[in-house]
Amino acid sequence: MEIPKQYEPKEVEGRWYPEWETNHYFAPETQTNPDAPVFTMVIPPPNVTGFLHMGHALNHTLQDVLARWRRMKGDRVLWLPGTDHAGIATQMVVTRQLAEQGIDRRDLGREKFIEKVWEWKAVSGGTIQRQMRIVGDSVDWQRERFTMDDGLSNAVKEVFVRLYDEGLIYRGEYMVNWSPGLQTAISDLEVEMKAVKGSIWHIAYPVSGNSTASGSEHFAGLAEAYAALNEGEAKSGLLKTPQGTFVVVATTRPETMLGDTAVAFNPEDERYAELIGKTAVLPLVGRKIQFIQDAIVEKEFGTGLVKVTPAHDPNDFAMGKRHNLEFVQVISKEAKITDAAPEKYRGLDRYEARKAVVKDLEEAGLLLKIEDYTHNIGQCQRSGQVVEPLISTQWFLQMKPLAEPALQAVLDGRTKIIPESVSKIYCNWLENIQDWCVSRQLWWGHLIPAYYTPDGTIIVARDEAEARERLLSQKLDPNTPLTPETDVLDTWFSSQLWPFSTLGWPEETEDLKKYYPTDVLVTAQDIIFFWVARMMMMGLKFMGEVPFRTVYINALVLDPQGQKMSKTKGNVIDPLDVFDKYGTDAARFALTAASTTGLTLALQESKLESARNFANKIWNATRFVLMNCGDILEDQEPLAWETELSEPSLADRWILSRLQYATAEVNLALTEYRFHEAAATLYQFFWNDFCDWYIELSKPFVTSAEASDENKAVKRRIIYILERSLSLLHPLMPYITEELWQRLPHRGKTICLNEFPTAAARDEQAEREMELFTGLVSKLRNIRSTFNIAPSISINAKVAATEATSQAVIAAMSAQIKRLARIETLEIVETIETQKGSVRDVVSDIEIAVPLEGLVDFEKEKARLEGTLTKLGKELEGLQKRLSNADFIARAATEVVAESRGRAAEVEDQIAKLNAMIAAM
RNA sequence: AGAAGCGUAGCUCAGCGGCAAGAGCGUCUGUCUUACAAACAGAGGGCCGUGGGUUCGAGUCCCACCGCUUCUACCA
Repeated sequence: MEIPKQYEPKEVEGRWYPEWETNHYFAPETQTNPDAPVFTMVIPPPNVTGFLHMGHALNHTLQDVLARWRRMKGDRVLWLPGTDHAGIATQMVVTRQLAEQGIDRRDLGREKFIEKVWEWKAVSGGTIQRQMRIVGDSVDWQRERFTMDDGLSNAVKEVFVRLYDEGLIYRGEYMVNWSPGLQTAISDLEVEMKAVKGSIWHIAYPVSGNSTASGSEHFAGLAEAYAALNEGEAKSGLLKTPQGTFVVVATTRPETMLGDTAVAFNPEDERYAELIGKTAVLPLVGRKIQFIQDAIVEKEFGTGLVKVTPAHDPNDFAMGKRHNLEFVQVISKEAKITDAAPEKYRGLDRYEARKAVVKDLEEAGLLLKIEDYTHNIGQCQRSGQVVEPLISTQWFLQMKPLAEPALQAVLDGRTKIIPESVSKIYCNWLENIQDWCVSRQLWWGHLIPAYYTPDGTIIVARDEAEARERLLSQKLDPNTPLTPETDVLDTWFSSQLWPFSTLGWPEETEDLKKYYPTDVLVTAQDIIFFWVARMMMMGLKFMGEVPFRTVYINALVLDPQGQKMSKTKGNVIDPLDVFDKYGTDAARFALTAASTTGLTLALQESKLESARNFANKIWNATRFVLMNCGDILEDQEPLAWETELSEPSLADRWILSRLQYATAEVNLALTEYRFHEAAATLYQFFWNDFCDWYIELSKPFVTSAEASDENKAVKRRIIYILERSLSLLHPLMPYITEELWQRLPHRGKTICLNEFPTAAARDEQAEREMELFTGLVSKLRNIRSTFNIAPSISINAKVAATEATSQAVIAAMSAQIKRLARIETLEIVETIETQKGSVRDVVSDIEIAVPLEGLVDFEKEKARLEGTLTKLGKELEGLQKRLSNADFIARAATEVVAESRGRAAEVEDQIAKLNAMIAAM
């Protein structure tokens, strides 16, 4: 059998996924035992426009680890895949593509455009699915869903109508975040605040009656007067000059002054009390505006006087409502100045208008000061455009009544969020939740199921027929012409139903009964509010039960420098490049191993390399077995490990015990979502225990041509350990393990459905005894290395142990000690007498002497031993200090005290032996 | 401005109340020892951010401070 020395992932990876998929190994029905526990996960549906990024690679890998593990354990596993129609993102992609063909979306019309989107989806929408197959995601493709599927769209309608009927959905005119680029309202969550360097402009508004101001004259010297006024401690925005009295407001958006309808100050601000009842004249416009008092205004900020633009600022909007102000909309949905502003500004873009306004104010002598100012500006998450707060008629979902149960479910532990710290973020958000603007002025999405009568009455209904019924029940003419709503719903409105809409809700399907609630949701932290919290609310509302028992938040993948990946920084790593370069299994292993308790994960090249090396190690260990155990493999019989051919040796008992340990650790770690511990345990067990020690120890038996019972037994054991190891590794490294497992004698069709190891008791005695052996071999190797003894040179050694156990281990393992430490003659003696010219050392109770006459600088050797002695001395000092503390003896656990005593005795013994050795030199 | 998290070996991180503080990578020294040089064997490297406190005992728990990161809110 020809097996390459190096593992070539590309040779292997392409082979298995089609095999798994065509045989439906990932369908829950594969598990036919009716009593098998059910394990369900729904995939966070990626955007249909999307492609896998590093975060997905991590997210999918962890889910797949869980799915494969549970499936092998015998659970009925459903991991349900699907994609999200991603309203804005998809509409943007298709619009752009059409534009490239010279087609304007608007010319095409709504219906045709939507057709184009579906066409686009059919052709290029499958990228994610293809990539998921590369990663190895063991999802049930037969249950794949899309948020715009008929079934899911029905669920959306159903939910909308029910919420409306309950009074939780309302339509109204409010201030929303408007994206001028996308021409739609967006929710608060879709606005990203970014720090931007700007300015703050101080503008003087003449106070009526105290000046002859009409809005067009020029004032001189105001800036100097203002500067003089604010030189001292007592700052004020009330400027009294021979030309009249002025109030000075400070703003970051001077162009909005065109829509000002008041100037506000804090009711407790005595500086401005005299302004009550007066009005100001709005420069450039000439409108008389009133002074109002409102607690929202901070006395300390700026001048303590705020210009109020109720139609273009959320706070001003609130003040406008409170004080019954006029709402003058001077900025349009296109972010241009409207006809409500003086003629010269009309039609200007908001930033051009800003320049014009600033220039005109300056010319009027009313611009008193400009300061540099860095503040946060809301940007549209999708288009990147600066959001314009606008008053607009939209649909809203009232959140407080829904949020309360979702908050409770986490507080009382019905849903557990891991890591724990994230649940605080979740709770905090729900406690301060605001109503959600769910309508979008887009074409691609779920139409809001509402109709309007000619007089503007709103009828919310699942379809037109139902709308007419509802008209009738409201004693209205059922034949009234109805105009359907044209707004669609926020994408997240449908995704929030995902855990049950994908299972068939509102129909009471078998799947829904069987698989809801799901067990785990593995997701990223950036969609906790967008998605997780809302799913909690909807699951509780419509299913009466939490949508998932556990939410595991996977880390944010950073670049190797610990920086967030972003297109603008140019540090985005394509996971497929990584998978291609290091191999899928290695990349998956590295991601799992890096999934520690932290919320971020910097992807180190070195981690990937070491994972690739690990895959190679697995490959070569199997290669060794395949090359040497041909006679056993030819049988292709099920492994009969249960039938012993000979008494197991210390090494056999030890490796079995280590396997039990690793098995227990992996199962426990995965149960508790400690992915890195599962990976680390497997790495250490396979490499350090199995390869470095067990395979080495097996060589004399395995490579022997003689078909003795003992040799056969070792071969069977090594195959057994290897088979169990591959099974343990499979959830993390599916391809290489399937490939290699298929070459071993096995019982099933695929390792995917092979029985996952369960742990039996450890053999602690074997582990302790083995430690004596490995300790002794390591010491002998250390001596060789310290004195530069070439491997080709054989040396002799004497050992003497005081304990019976050690003596037995040495006797039983002497051949192996000689082989692994390259010892020619190993003399086992009762005591080692003073021997000049020998290098001496001690491990546990075993004394070692290696005669190296003439090869050794004994001054150096003395220093080496004294180094050890110093270390041991320090330890003993600590132990003695502890043991002489009466409080320690009295209060510490008895086993801790006993352990300290035992260790102290051992250290004392070793110190004595080392001292004797040094004395003898 | 609030909230959370993190500061442990050159780098990336484990360890979170008690064995002599670990791993991977990097470094140094040997070695192609019949699976693997993507390997093997050995070695060096740490006032566990700073200062207090709790405890018989503290990287490990509490408080303060310093530094970094993230989230939420936002002041015109």
